[in-house]
Amino acid sequence: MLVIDPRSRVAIYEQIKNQIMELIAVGALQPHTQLPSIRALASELSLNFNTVKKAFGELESAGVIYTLAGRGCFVADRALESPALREKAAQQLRDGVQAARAAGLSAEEAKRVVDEVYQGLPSGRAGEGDAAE
Amino acid sequence: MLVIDPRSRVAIYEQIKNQIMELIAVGALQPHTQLPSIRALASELSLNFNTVKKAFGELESAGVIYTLAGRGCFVADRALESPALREKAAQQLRDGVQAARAAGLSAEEAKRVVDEVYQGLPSGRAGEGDAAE
Amino acid sequence: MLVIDPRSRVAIYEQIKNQIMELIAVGALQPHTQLPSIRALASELSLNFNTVKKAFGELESAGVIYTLAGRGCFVADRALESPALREKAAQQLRDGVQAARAAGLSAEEAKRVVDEVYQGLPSGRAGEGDAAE
Amino acid sequence: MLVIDPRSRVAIYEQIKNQIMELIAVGALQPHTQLPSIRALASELSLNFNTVKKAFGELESAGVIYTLAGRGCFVADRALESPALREKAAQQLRDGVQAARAAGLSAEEAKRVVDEVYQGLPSGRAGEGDAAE
DNA sequence: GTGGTCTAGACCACC
DNA sequence: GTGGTCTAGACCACA
Repeated sequence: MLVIDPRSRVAIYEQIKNQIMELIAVGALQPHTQLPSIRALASELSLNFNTVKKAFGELESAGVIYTLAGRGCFVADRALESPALREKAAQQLRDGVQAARAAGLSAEEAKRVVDEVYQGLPSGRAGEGDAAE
Repeated sequence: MLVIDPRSRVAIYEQIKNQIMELIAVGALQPHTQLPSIRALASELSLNFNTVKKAFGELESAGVIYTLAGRGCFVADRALESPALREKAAQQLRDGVQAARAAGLSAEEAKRVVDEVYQGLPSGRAGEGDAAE
Repeated sequence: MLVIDPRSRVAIYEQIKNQIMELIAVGALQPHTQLPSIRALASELSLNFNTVKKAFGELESAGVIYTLAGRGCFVADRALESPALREKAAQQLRDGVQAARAAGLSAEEAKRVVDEVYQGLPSGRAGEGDAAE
Repeated sequence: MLVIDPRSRVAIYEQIKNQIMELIAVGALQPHTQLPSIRALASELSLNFNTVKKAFGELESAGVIYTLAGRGCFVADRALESPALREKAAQQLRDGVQAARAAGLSAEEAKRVVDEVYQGLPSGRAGEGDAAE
């Protein structure tokens, strides 16, 4: 279901958060759909329960998913409408654009990257950043 | 000379690196220009010496600047032409675009952000992200 | 008869307990009145049998209701007079007031909330708390 | 600095959150005051690092505190002004009042409890709830 | 020194 | 079965 890169600079729980939000954004996960159980996902991805739990916990406090005690986690109704959520993502975008600009990339090159990402697979990985420093 | 935001989630030494590279990218710092000394910069920005030292160290190993022992640091000749440098920045851009897409922003909105950043001041801060984890 | 909110952070069996006690407190359920059967209630509320069973079990051991084997459950005589019961509720009240105070609400605001709840419908839900952890 | 009750039904990390918010609410912790380090607090309270970390993490995402990488955690500027924060606390208050009403307490008794709590010590414990069930 | 992440494994409550 | 909490201990990045 998800693809995580343990070597990425992006924390694993962030990768999970991002990819689930992305699946919701592209419509692959509809509101009230039940998500895989934390334990099942942890086992499938060879991760610890707590790592997945942290991702789900943050998704819940962001209002993206909701929990039914003893039953599981489900996609929320208006999962991605939180302005805080969008503003946070926009800020990360700005950070990325700043970095690109600092490295001498032109605005056109940056926009080409935007297109590439948006035309990528819906389940494309959120963070493959490998330090090349 | 530089503006750093201690509350940003972007590490301070990264902010320094980014802003110096940006000044080079826009031509404000020409090749062979001498940079302020680490101590001077640390004092001016109220930062720890080691923080600035780390930023300069990474700029040097990336080939962006060079050091003349006992004389100081200078902008390198073809400072931003390293492919590794550009690829690293491009990766960070991709991460940012992925996050934006995950949060439901459209490609058009993302490109608008690109334009906003590129039209901003050359010394614009690299990250004003308020912790909203 | 009862209204339960599966999304509340208050456990479902607690919601059942609270609402039955509330119906008793306001006189809607008189002593020796027969309660609906566990199976009927579970089916009506689309809940698991065990969930309702747990609520009734705790009400019985708290002395609020009594069971006649093979006949059903009935409201006890002095259903809500147990000091343990009242002390437990008072403690939950204190916890709630503490939380309100911690969040900066004034005593006047807290009392206004008290009035609002007591003027609400007798069958008002016990917890509509949306998970916002 | 804080008093936690490991036997309370209220999670330890919630007790930490509540008490820190309370200290802020009563003015004992002013904006930009540095909080004790996570490790120091954990050691002082004989708790695990992760337990305290979780409390601080949630306080940060609620905007109550902010973190300076490598330096520590500080009280935020407008720490308790978040409407979400207040609404969450109000909801917990409502839950408590509902429970009190369900147990047959009168509105006057409930208000007396409110007064008792607000007149308590500023550092009063947020949750001493011991199941008396 | 600080905070941040991850693993491993335990125990609890709820459905 | 589900999620929720806590402990213990490791490793990393940053200042």
